[in-house]
Amino acid sequence: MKTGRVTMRDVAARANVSKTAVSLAFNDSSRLSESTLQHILATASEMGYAQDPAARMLRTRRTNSLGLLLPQQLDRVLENPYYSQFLQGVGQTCNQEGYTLLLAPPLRGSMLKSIPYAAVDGFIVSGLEYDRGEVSALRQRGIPFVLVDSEEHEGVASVEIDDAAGMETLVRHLLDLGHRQIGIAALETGDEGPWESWRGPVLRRMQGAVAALRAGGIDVDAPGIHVVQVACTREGGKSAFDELWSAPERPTAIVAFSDVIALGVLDAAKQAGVAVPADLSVTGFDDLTEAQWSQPSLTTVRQPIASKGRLAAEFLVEAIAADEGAVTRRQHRLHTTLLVRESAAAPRPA
Amino acid sequence: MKTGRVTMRDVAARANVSKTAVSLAFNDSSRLSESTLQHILATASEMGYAQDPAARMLRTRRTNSLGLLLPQQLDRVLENPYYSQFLQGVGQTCNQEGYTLLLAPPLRGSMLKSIPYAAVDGFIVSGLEYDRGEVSALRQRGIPFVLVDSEEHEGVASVEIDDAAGMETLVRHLLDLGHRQIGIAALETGDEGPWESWRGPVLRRMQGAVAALRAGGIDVDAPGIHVVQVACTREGGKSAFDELWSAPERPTAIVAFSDVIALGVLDAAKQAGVAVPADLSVTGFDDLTEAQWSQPSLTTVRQPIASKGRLAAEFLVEAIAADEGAVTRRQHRLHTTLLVRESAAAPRPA
DNA sequence: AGCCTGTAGTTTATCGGTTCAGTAGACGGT
DNA sequence: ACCGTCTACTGAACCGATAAACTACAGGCT
Repeated sequence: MKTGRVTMRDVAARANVSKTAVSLAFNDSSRLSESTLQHILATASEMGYAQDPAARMLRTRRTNSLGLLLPQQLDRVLENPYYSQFLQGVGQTCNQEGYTLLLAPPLRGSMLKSIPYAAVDGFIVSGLEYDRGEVSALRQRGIPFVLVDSEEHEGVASVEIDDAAGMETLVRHLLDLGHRQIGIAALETGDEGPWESWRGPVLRRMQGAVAALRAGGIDVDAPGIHVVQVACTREGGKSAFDELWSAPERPTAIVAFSDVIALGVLDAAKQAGVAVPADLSVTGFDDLTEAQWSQPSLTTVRQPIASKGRLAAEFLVEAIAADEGAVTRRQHRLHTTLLVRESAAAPRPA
Repeated sequence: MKTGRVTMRDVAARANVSKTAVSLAFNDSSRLSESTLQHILATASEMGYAQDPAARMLRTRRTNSLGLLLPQQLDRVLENPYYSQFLQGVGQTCNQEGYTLLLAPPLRGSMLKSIPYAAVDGFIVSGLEYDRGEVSALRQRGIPFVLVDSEEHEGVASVEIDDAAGMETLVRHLLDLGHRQIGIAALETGDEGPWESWRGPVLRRMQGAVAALRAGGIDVDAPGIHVVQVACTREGGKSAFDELWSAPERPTAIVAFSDVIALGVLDAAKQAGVAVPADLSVTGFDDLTEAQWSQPSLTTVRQPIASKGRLAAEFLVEAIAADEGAVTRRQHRLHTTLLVRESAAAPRPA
């Protein structure tokens, strides 16, 4: 009596039916008579039979799970509330459509390596520019994918938000309040060049800010405007504050490109004894749950994070269904809203 | 020219080598001469070849991913900050060990159905009693698994926390403050019977509370003590408050079995114009990040959620490695700590 | 009787890799 | 010349299921 795992063959032999019959019993029981069905099921459970997902996947070419390709290690990603909300949205679609969700972080430091190893029907790709090698790896694998927070690209499904308009509205709001010395804490791009060479959401947000400034008669290169790039963490916010606050021309407002950064700026300001918004206005972007609980509550731009996740997953499911069929590469850009709270006010008169 | 996907066979044929050579090129390149290796790799990428994960899994019997078996729909789970932290812990181990993470929520309402479909090397099972059908389904599938927040069971790997001791310390603290009228907001168990018939963490927490009360000379059935069961959501907390506050003998303290519930109680109390902690003390359990930001900040029992996740994943990885070998079913119980903050104080003198 | 239809299965051919047991040829030593 | 060893590769068997096409038989209709 070999002790190996029980396969369909074993069950079939024991129940005196064909392998196919056993398969039918588990997948399309209507094609079997009630009596054989029961007999097969009984024998199977008696023998401790369990289907092998890998074998099924190989044959059916479906895995019933969506992959989420992440740019960072799993624990880093999950400590960011942004992803927490994004995942909720993706999760909604997943359970609506009956998919499981595979979180695929970089494998041994490389996202490229994790792509061929993931058993999924399609990928949601978060925050990767179109011309990154990963995207062509996905192409090569011939698997559907949806780009989130990337750049619109002909023939590629994508979901993004109206970064430029959101940031423009926000900066206009600050100008209206009377701010003229503004520090900008942008997200790291890994690009040391001028902001015009940035990509994706960061570029779009910067464009929005620049447009608002211009409309207010201010140039980005004006002495009152300083731009720094920091990591999207609270520590990043802290270092943004340190750098901007120690500049010869202190800003009266700091525009952070994400709430997490803004919260870090808030921490640092409090620690430095700088009163917000009396001495310094601070704004964020995203509207994380934390933004309304902070002291002071954060003036920020709300983006519908969960909807973004839900929509991206929906597009992906569509693409999977349409695979090889008529492909409708859908693209969508979601709207943002300015939320005026406590952290930004008129600057102290000079 | 058939348009189907490119397989190893195709690459092998085109490069004039055997399928095995192609396989070697991708898996154990040291066994090929540099020139053939390059030749194969070049042909492969030229033809747009991509490995098929399902086929590899079938043959190697490894998927390189861990499954997290969840008791609720994905979006519900992810909106609970508890899981967010738990996932972080699991994530740490995952990227340390090079696993991806598959989130497996109930499929069409049934966890049982999602088990045979998930391509994973092992499962982490959150909050399921040992005698649930799901556990035997896991047994049947012959796949390693680790139970979290369940019950210790001979021969089964598990990770839990010291629920009883944590709750006992907390309730003693309330008694020391002078409380004698205490409302208890326990977690739903789906069991309408007396608390002695509850299971797992909820039972253990209740046992801890009862032990503390007894030690203080109070019986659970005493007129001042009321127990209700509510869902682990803010709404659950609200309804707990409503029920307990409308009782003939109003409590001076409400002990919630989770921070989420406690935060809901806080909301409801504020809405009802009840001052915390002046008119009512409220305590939680977990020490979510939110607990220290709430107004007033929450007196609660801290449990190391992320560590729990990390440890569970580590146990699972060990079990996978040991599979078929010498199996060490590891069990661990983590410690809890009482955190005294603002939400619990001495009751107003009668 | 002859034909059609439907039910309840069976047979055979893959799906796309990996593994194991070889083997051909080069090379060194004696 | 002979043997052993190494390197670089090959061929066939398998992993465990599903899909498509086909068969056997019963029953109804003409």
